Amino acid sequence: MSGNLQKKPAHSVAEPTLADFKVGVDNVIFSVDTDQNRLLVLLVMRRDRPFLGSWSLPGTLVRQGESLEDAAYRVLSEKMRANNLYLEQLYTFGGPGRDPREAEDSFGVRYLSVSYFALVRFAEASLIADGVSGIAWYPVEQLPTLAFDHNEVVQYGYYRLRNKLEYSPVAFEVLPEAFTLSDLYQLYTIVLGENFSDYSNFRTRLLKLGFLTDTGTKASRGAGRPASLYRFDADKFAHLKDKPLVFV
Amino acid sequence: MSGNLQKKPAHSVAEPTLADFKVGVDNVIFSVDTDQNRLLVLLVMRRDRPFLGSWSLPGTLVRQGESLEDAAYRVLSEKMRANNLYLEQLYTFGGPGRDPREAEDSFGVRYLSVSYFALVRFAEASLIADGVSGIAWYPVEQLPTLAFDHNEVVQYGYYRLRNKLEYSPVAFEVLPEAFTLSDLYQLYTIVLGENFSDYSNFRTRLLKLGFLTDTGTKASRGAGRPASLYRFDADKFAHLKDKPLVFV
DNA sequence: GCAAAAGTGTTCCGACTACACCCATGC
DNA sequence: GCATGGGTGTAGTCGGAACACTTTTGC
Repeated sequence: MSGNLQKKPAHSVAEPTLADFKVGVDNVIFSVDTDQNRLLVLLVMRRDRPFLGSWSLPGTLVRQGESLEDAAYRVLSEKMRANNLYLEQLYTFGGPGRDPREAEDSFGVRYLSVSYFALVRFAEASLIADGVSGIAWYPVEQLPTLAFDHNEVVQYGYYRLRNKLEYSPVAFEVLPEAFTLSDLYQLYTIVLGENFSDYSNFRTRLLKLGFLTDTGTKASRGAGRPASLYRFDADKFAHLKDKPLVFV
Repeated sequence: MSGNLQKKPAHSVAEPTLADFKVGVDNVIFSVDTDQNRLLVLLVMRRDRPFLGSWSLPGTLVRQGESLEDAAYRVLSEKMRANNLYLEQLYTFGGPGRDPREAEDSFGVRYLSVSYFALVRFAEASLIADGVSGIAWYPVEQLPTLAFDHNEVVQYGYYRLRNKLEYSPVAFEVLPEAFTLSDLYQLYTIVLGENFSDYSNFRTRLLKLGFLTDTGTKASRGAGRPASLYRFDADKFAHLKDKPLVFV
């Protein structure tokens, strides 16, 4: 940022005018419904103009003294109670004209959106309905038309989610402490599609990596042989940091 | 995190006040000096407060009607003439207090920085010195202390550059139309380090991928057998899009 | 017993590693 | 000739893909 020209007093002439911004944060919140084998995105019904009544990503405008990440967490906590979650910055959308308010409300204020990407555990994420506006999980493959450029944002978030799953241990942030290898496999299958890997090969590969430790206890779920419960061991994973890792 | 001082006429009561932002764009511009085997970052000397006289990333504040990407390209074109270049958004830094101007210049305006990452071809990038402020390429391993949080930004950009090289065909955006496999190998070696791969294996792997076509002409550079010149064929590469690709 | 789910083992094959070696040019 | 850099070939090994098979539970 070189120029520190301000535009109010405008004592210098012919200097291009800087834009003034409001900054919004929009969250793409994913969750995996293991009962129905669906990948879900959280949407809320807008209560304000513009796009009143449209579905949109949960978002907010950044307040004074608030960091971007704080704002992202605030949106999350206003919409749900979640225990296990993963959150990271996604992308910043800032072209002029992406928000209809820029036209109407006079002073040329621009609206910029910093999007965040989150993954929460479905079973532990209880939505907070405020009775006024709608809030709902939608299957990522069947989204309605969303407000602003939010369809685009979701697509990018989806892309990022798949990458994250393949190359980093995000899955364990969203699984319970102890989980079966089938749980893990199911999570991957829902996000990446049916054909990403054979179960038995997936299993062998993951165990060979060495950061899953058998807790000794078993989980019996209806018919079939009980499965061993595993735990993610962050210490044993540490030396794999930054190394090319493929979970596929 | 706690919103405090507000000064504009707050007409609604008990509503937390939104922050007003100026938005800056800062570019991490990399280039590879093949003569000296160094990876370089472009720095400029600041001419304004704050951090007057410090080295910093080339940046600017976003003007009215200008998109973020436009601003990023504008910064580039003000600092250099470049033919082949690659540019993409890096990350958005927006915590309160990251810019000293927030304290001084009165109205609680926040300064947010959207960073962009660029790779340009060294031989074709001629810097534009305006005679007033400094501008220079610095080896990425020997950077001075930079203004703002720019050292952090460079580190993240460096990380991204390495990933991009390994998993995407960025290299070809920055090589001339026709290049030898040694040129390509050297580019990778400088960025990723000496030990990333054996030359002959690198060569075999790249050719097997099938998107490099031999132009038929040779390049003779001093002693030694002349090298074949290759061209990147985007069409033949197309079907590899999104597929896991490793150039390492 | 049988179905269902977990877990093991085996074979095939392609890809990466680490070299050794051959080729074409300048001087 | 010989140094220099470009280019080819190969043997060993590792890991993934596919799939058959065994084990432990519920009913």
